Amino acid sequence: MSKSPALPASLKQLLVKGNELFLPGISIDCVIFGFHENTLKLLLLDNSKSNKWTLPGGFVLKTEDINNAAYRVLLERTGLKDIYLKQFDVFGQPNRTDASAHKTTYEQYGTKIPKDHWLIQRFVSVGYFALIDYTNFSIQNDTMNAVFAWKGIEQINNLPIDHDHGAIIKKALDSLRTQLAYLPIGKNLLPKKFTMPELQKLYETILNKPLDRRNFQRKMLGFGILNKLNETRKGGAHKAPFLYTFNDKKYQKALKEGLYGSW
Amino acid sequence: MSKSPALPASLKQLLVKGNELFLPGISIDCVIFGFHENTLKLLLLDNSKSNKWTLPGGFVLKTEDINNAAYRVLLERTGLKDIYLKQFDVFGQPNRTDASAHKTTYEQYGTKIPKDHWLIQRFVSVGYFALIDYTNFSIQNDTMNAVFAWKGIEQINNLPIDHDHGAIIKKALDSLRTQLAYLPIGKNLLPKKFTMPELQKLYETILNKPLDRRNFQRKMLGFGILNKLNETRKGGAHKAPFLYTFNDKKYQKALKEGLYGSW
DNA sequence: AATTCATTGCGTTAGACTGACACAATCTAA
DNA sequence: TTAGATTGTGTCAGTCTAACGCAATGAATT
Repeated sequence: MSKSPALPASLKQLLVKGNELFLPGISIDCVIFGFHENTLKLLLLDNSKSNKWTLPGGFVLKTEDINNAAYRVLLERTGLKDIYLKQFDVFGQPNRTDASAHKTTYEQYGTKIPKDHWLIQRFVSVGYFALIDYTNFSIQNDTMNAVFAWKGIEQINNLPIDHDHGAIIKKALDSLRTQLAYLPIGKNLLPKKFTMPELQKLYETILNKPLDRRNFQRKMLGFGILNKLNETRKGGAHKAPFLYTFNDKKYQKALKEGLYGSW
Repeated sequence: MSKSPALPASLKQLLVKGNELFLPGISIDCVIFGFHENTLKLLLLDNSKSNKWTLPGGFVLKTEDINNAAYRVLLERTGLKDIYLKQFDVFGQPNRTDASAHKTTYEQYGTKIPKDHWLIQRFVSVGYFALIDYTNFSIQNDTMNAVFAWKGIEQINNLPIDHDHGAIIKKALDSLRTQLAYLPIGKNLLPKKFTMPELQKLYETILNKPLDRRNFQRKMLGFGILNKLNETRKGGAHKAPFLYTFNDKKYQKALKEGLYGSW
C-alpha cells in the first residue's frame, strides 16, 4: 500500500478551523479575465485529482464584508490589488455543490471529511468577475497547492470544468458583454499604454465579432476617456500606430455614470 | 405586570425549526414596486414594535433554489405568481443585520431568543426587486402578523427604515432605472390595457424627470413591443387616448435581447 | 535606394435617430 | 355651444451610425 502524502497546512486549516473562521454555506467564485495575444483568457485552477478545471474562489470570514472577501481571495490567489471586481450573480441551486469533490481532494491525502462537516454542506456562491492586466501578472501557484493556468475563452467549452463553474463562466461573460455597452473596461485589461488597434481587438474579442476600424476609433475618441500620446508603437511591420492612455479622471466618471447618459 | 400576548405560530416555528428548515446565514429581501396614481410605490411591512418599516423577506429552505425561495416569499406575502423578479445585489456587510430587532420582536411576546441561535447570527441577504400590477393586488397581511402598506417612493427618505433596508431600496431603484434603459418593464407594473400617457407617466416616475410626449411615443412604438387597440379610454375630461397592450412574444424577446442591439 | 504591401490616420456620405416644437382633432365640463 | 386641456400626427435641424475611400507610413523585399 502506498503512503498518502502529507495534508497541506491550508487544507488542514480548512478542515479544522473552517467552521470557526468562515461563514457557513457561503462561498465566492472569481472569474478572472485577462487579455493576451488577441485572446480573452480566463485564469483557472487545475484541480489535479479530479482532472477538472475550477474557478479560484474562497470563503467569507465571519467578520468580513463579502466584497472585501472577494478582494482578499483575489489578492491571495494573484497577488494583485486594485483590481476591477464586480459581483454579477448568485448561484444558489441546491445541487450545485458536489461534496464528493472536496472528499476526493482530501482522500488523496488519506484524510476523511467528517459527516455533516462545514465543508460538505450546501454552499451558495456569489460570483464575481475580475479584469486584470495580463502583462502585469505572473502566475503564482497558491497556498492550496493548486496550479494556475490561463485558458483562452474559445477553448473553455472543450475543457472539463468542475461543478457548475461552466455556467458561472458563461454568465460572467454575458455580464462582461452587457457592461461593455455602457461602461469603459479597457483600463483593467490592457497595459497602461496601448494602441487603438489593440483596444479594438479587445472589444472584438469580448464581443466575438469584427468591428469597423474607423468607426471604432471615432466612437472611442468620442467617449472622451482617452489621452492620445505623442508616441507611436514602433517595431510592427507596418505603419506605427499612436499610443494612448486612459484619462483616469474621465474614466472613473464614465465608470460611475456610464458612457452614455441614456435617457 | 401585563401578560404578554401568545407567540404567533409562525414566529414560534422560526424559533424552534428555523435552524432545521432553512439555510444558515442567508436571507432574501424583496423590494416590491407598484405603480398607482402616477406614483411609484413600495410594499413595506410595518414592524409594529420597532416602529420602523421593513422589506418583506424570508429565508431559503435547505433544498430550495435561491431564486425559487424569492418567488415563494413573494407568493406567501402577496399571493401573486408569475411576477417579474430580478436579483440585483448581495448585501454582505458584517454589521448589516441587527440581532436586537429580532430580539425585540420576540420579547413583545415574552419570548427570549437563545444565545447563538440561528436567527441572531450574521445574515447575508440577497436582494430582489419585483414589479407587480398594483391594480391586480390587494394587500393581505401575512402570516408573520405584520402589516403591509404601500409607500410612495418620494416619502421613503422620510420614513424610519429598519436595518440597511434603506440602502437596499436605493440600490433596487438604481437597478430599476438602469434596466429601464435597455429592457422593457411596463408589462409588470401596468394593467393589461393602458394608454400611452400612462406608460409615459410610469417612465417619468421611475426616471424622475419629464419626457417629451411625442418623442416618447415614437420611441416606444419603435421598439415594436406594443399592440395598438381600436379602443380608447373614455371618461377622462379630455380627448380619449388609445389603449395599448404589450405584444407578449416581442416583449419576451426584448427582455432577453434588450431593446437595442447595442454593438 | 526604390518598391511593395499591409496597416494606420483621417475623411465622406447616406440613412437612422433624437430633441424640440407646431397644429389640428377630440372629449368633458361649463 | 364654447372653452380648455389633452391627444394624434407631423416637421425639421442636429447628431449619431454604418459603410466605405484614399493618402501616409514603416518594415520587408528587391
